Amino acid sequence: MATSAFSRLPGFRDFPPEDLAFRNHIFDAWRRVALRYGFLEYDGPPLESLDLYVEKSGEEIVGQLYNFVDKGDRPVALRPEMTPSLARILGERNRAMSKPIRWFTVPQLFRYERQQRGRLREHYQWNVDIVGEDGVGADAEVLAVAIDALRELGLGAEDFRARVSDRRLLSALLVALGVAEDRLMQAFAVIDKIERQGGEKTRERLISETGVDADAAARIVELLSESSLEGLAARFGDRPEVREELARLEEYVGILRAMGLGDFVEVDLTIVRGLAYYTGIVFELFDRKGELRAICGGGRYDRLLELVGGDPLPAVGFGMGDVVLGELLRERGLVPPYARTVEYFVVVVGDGERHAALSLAHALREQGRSVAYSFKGQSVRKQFKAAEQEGAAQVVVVGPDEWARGVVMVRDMSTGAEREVPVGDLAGS
RNA sequence: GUGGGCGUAGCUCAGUCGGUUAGAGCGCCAGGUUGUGGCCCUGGAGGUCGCCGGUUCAAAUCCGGUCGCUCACCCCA
Repeated sequence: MATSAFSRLPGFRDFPPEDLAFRNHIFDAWRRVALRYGFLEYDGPPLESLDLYVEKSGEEIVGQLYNFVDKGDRPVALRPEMTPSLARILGERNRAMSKPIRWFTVPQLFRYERQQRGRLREHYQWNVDIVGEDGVGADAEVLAVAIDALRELGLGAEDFRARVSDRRLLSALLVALGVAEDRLMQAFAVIDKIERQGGEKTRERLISETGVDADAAARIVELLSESSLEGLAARFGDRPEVREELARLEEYVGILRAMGLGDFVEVDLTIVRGLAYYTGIVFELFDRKGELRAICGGGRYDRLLELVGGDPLPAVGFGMGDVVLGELLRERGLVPPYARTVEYFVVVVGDGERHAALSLAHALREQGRSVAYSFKGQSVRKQFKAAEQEGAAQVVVVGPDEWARGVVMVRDMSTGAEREVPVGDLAGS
């Protein structure tokens, strides 16, 4: 509406009760699934030292941070992601912890960027990580957690899919096709863009940015559409370094199939996940229609803890935001109906029964029941309307005649059935 | 940061070849004579037509700017 001096900041959200209920619906599913897999919940501060992010991503990241200098002259930033904090926390205490460490968290993250669909300046992101385990079983476990969370929220294989790849496999394939070792990062950057830029542009960029010839560039682009591990094995089976990487991804997919999650998983070599810290298997979850941004992304990052000054520990994890996921759930009609409810609404017939009614209401609350009533004397009709508004399951009518006989009238609002109940039965005395 | 689209009640919108006190539905409030809700009926509150400026006798309507929202790009979570 009208722009007031006190309007909400762009990219930030309010959560009135109905919206908060939906958010909690998502959070609850996340927590249930994480706990089901034996993960422990943790948290950290929303404000961190700016260096924590510059260290990992370079100076250019500062332009996208909510950062400032605090009153103690410390450069600080609202956390844009959780993984650096996790690395810091574990760096301080992992030696005393048994491995593997399985932790999850639901932090609110901030990023100073222009907002658009699925992307605000603030969001909540479920982070799930396994630290201290380099086996592919941990990679598979983490993806299974992500898939099961979406299933928990009512989404199925017809709604979303996980696209998986492995940077080590892609590296081996690219080297086999003529990309120099020191140009692999550039090649990743180009391949990461193939979906938006198309094969033609990708070929051109591979030639100009990674130094391969036109023939090799064409073969690389063609290779990227190969989605079957068997196909890759048939083509590169004679190369031991490729076979080794292929075997790991096969085991990974095999584990997920054994869990019954095979329908959700597709190998896709174009998934490389930005440029940051991933070192092995990477994955992203997308809606099947391809209308939305990635719902979730993650993978193995074996060097990160070392990078922020901790012990070298292998790690794998993912982040899943509430914004894109919320959009998908809304589109699929998977928003649970919202309705306010109280168990009892106490109707006071006349002022003479007001104190009696209050004592009864409070006795019910002492028993843990939710109870509401009108704060001022109103007609019974009016009070019933209020009870309706509150979503009361039962209305307790405290009237002079009944109260004199030690009973109250209880009406079941869904059936309309009424019965007299001794006050002692309700008050629990 | 760049470009396109859009800004009328709390919500969804109508109203613009410029012309009297800007409308509807839903929601909200009050009432339908303090012993009964959903339906219904009556009444009411609520809008500087995003904001600023310009053109005009006259602007929600035309023009410019600005802010906000939104989509795409960039980049990424």
